[in-house]
Amino acid sequence: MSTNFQSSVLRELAWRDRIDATTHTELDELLGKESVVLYAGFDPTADSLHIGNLVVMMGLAFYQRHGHKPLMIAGGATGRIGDPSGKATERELMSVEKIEHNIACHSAQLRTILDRAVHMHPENLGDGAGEAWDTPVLNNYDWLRDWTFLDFLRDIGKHFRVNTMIAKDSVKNRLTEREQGLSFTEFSYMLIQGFDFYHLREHHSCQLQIGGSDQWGNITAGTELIRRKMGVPAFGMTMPLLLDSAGNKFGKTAAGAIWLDPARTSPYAFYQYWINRDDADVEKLFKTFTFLSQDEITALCAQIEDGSNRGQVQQRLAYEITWLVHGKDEADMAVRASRMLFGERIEGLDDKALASLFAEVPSAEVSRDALAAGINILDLLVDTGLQPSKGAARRLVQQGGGYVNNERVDADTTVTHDHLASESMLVLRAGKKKYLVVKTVG
RNA sequence: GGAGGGUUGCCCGAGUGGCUAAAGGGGACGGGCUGUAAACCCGUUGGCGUUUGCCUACGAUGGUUCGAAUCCAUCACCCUCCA
Repeated sequence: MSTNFQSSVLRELAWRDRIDATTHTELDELLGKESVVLYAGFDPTADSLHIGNLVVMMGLAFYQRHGHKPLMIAGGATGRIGDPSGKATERELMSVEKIEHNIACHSAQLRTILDRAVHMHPENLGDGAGEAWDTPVLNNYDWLRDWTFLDFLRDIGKHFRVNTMIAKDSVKNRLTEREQGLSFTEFSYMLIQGFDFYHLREHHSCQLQIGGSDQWGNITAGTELIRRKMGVPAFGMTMPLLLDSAGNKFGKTAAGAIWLDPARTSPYAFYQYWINRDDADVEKLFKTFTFLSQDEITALCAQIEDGSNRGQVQQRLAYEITWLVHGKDEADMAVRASRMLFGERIEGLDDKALASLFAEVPSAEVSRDALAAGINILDLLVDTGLQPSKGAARRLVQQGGGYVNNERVDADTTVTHDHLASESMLVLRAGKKKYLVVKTVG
């Protein structure tokens, strides 16, 4: 694949390593001379998108920052079937209500994030940017629901060759796995997705579909259908799926996926996820998820190389992405909470500030009277559930892992009202990262 | 149906009568170094009290013994070989 693209968007995506494959070389020419409508689809499998989806959203964002016009499809119809691509087993079918709910949630997320994306780092916007474009989110159920099975077979199905379909990786892999097989429903998935593209080509002048590299088969199904039925070109581009340096999929932790919905993954947890990325992955993440320029990214990564960064690079990464997904205010809050949660002495706060900074942290209650009388630190650690037994609590404190308001304490410490960090709360910490907010009540 | 081997703490695994709350390794946890990274170093790792102490624990139950993870019996489960 040539990297000497004439269109500014492909040049940018190329240096960011965001291009896995494109269907036709004429795409570059087209993107270079006009503003192109493009789309990507999102599966409504959950009521929130996660950072795996963010990879594709970034693709749309880069296009828009170069003056192209993204559409998004929330797969109300396709979600009912389930994409077999990259899936080892057949997906469970979801109820209509659940899908509708998920689409509504996705739609809001997609629009806010894409809107932020075009306003961040205006100095790095590409050619032709600036024209207002309020990204529509469409539901493919709207144009698929009225088809009858017979009409669909006659008008759409006849353009698909089974030989070709079987040859696609997403299908082939499942067919060779005799254990799993592939239902006809799933097999038909690419017809539906192909038809979506055709519909968008016809009604929205959409000429390009982008997606993860596992979407290649589905995307080409669409470009071929358009060619056959309309006799006009249509293009596809896939983006490499993100793997970390250990070869795992990005965005999964022991605790589960990293979601874009703050109710599922709080902005603080989201921010922390990025802070904790391995050095080896940082460059790739900057290229994929931020709008910083090539020079800025090179300079930041050079700091990791020469060790002069003092830990600032991951913080910058985390800040940029949190800003994009949750907004600047939430990103600033995450930075402040992180300072408090990583060592800075906790004092002089009011209840409200403390509660919001430690929103992530579990809490326990202690009676006002008991605190007035004084509670031994070991008992407090056990009573609040931060330590499982008194022996463990003693061990912890003796080893220097017990903290009140981020001040190390010894085993003789009696906790009283003097330890309150705000009107009614104080913060216990066990080891480096385990925090607990103690609230006084009664 | 016959012969033999096994079952130990979160996991693996040593231990064949007292010095065994049980070697060693992994994991986990705490500390140090550092950048909230990786690597590395030190420490901790049944419960309760902590200065010596008490309780509970080596598949289950019962027994021998001053004393058992270690010996005996029965039961349960696992493995190997022969039919």
